[in-house]
Amino acid sequence: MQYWLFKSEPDVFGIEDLATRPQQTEPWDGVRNYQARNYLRDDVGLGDQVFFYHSSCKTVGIAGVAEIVRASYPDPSQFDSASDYYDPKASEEKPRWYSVDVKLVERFNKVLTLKEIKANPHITELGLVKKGHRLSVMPVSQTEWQLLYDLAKA
DNA sequence: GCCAACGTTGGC
DNA sequence: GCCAACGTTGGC
Repeated sequence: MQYWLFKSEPDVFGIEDLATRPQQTEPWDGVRNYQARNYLRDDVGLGDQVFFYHSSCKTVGIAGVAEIVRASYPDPSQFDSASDYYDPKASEEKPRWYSVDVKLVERFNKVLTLKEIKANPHITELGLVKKGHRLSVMPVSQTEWQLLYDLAKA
């Protein structure tokens, strides 16, 4: 089992939206960065735990936890010419982008803010705290997962 | 295959 | 809305 952090803009899709979905489950689509794609396609597995991170909003930080309930499959939005995520270079035979499905596990009472995360001296490997890191899907070590989880619940 | 121009991300 | 830091594109 592995741990991840997924970023989303709550104005587009936030943890509140996940909470109101049927089965509290939603496809994680629209990832259009190759490194993030590789994680989704190759490494994100069924049952993996995910920090749901809110970016580009008033309270930036980790809003809760989700779980992978369906592993890697071709992101349907790449084939949909009406979608913002349409990719004319992708084909059914040769998909370029991948999705997974996530299910809500818990919403934190309070968002663990980026500021708090950065202020913690033990959080050093996480991509978030490294300068210029913009990946929307990133791995989290078990150690840092536990630390962040405890911080969020404190 | 280099690299300048351009586009995007995301915190502030 | 600004802008730094990246990623991608495309001409050569």
